[in-house]
Amino acid sequence: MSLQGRQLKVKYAYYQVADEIQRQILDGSLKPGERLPGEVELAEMFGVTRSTVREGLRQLENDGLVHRPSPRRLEVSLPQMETLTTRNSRAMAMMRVSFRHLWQVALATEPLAADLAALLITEEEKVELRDIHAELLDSVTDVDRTIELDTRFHSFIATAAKNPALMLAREPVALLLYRGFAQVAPVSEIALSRQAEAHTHITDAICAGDRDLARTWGRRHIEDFWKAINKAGLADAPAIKSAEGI
Amino acid sequence: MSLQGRQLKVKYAYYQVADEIQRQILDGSLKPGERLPGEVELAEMFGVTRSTVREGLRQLENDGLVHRPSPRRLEVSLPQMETLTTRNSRAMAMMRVSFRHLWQVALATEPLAADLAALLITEEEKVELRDIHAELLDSVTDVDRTIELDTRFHSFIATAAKNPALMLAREPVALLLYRGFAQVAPVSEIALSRQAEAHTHITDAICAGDRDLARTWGRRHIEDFWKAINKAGLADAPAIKSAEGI
DNA sequence: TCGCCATTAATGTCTGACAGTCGGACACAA
DNA sequence: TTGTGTCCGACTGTCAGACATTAATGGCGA
Repeated sequence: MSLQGRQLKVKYAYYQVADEIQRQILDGSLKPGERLPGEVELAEMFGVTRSTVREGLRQLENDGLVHRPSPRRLEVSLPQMETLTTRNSRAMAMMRVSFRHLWQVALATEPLAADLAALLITEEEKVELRDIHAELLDSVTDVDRTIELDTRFHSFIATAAKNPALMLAREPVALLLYRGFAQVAPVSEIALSRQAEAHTHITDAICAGDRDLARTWGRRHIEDFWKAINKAGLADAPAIKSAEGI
Repeated sequence: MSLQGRQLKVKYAYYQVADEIQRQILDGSLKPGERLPGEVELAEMFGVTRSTVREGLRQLENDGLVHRPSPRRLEVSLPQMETLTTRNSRAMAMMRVSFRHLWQVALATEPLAADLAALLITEEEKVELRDIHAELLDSVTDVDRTIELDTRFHSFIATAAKNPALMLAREPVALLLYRGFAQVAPVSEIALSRQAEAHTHITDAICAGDRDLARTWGRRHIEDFWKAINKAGLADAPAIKSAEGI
């Protein structure tokens, strides 16, 4: 009995097409920005129908490996952070991730982001960070706006940290966590003022280039958030009930 | 100049089909495991052709929102961790993420995973963890096997931490980082023994439920890895040259 | 009741077609 | 030179219809 029964995966034609093109993109034969042939030509090249090619292309488009600036142009592209973030957030929402889960991760990533931002932020970014912070202070009346700006504030700090891996890891978590503020805010009025205070400290520390302080306040800020969540009794509640709107 | 030039998004039929089904999944009307009608029926429902439906379904399949156990069954499903991880890793590889980037994130996530694992690991998992560790100790001769097991070791710890958000955040990073061991190992012979030692400590700490110790060794382990990377002069090298094989 | 088999139905793929519109080119006017 | 009007060709998005293969299902026999 020497016959190896390797499970062979049945590969559909459209899948093979996608796979082959993807291979050439990933190994560098096709570079981002490069233009791809039309569907008819691709169909001829692979010896399949246009319908089949289309189904394959859909997958690549969906993966963000190719992209159509206009229906008439098909080019290789780098996956966009936003696309990835959205998908990941959505997946977490469907998995019924709890505030506890999100918080645990945020407690690891957010101080790191603040730390690195303090190290690497540019002068232009300092200005923009202060702008966002100022706008945030003005938005106390509107919860939705506060959430949007809060998310943006932290996201911007992560951008300033200039680490794509960190971005990818934290964005989906942050998106869901800060959104939870809507459920927390009504329960704890002090949350708002404490949050504003923390934001100020974080902003100052980052702009001053004080990594330790930035990290410390980043941590404190997230810890505060946890207290509010706990007070609201939401620790083990799914961060999002239905995943709609992501 | 008061004319508002809002960029209007043209929505193609296949996109609308995908969007509509996705909406129903995300808002909970369609639950994971539920079976969907066939393509013909869907085409009738939406008033489009089967080809159009197919292109839409491809997107949902790709997102992991629907899934075909066999070509004949189409059902709603939860996105699989592995699918998400692969996509994210691939994206990072294409972004030319450096070892420094990966390491910074890992330094935040891996100790956390060890910490939580120490808190939440089950008896069965303890056995499996020890198994993996033992197997890892035996694999010193084969670098590829070592990498595979090392990745699995850390991944398993994250599993034991029972936090999907953490999994999603760390897996893609870990996949690329530990793979880099192949480039590091030849340069630093002591790396192997130190690594084995750290693994032992981590395993023991987790099984003993000592969170602090688990975290400490988790951290030390990653810091060691950094030293090796640095020694090899790879700190700012892209973790993967071409993204092939992901 | 349980297991096997044939029928049915749905998928994967193909052929062919058509309208809309985008890209590019060219000429002309400001 | 720069922008506008016009035209042609090319390619996409969508449609209609068709066929072979194969998996699900129900009926049959044990």
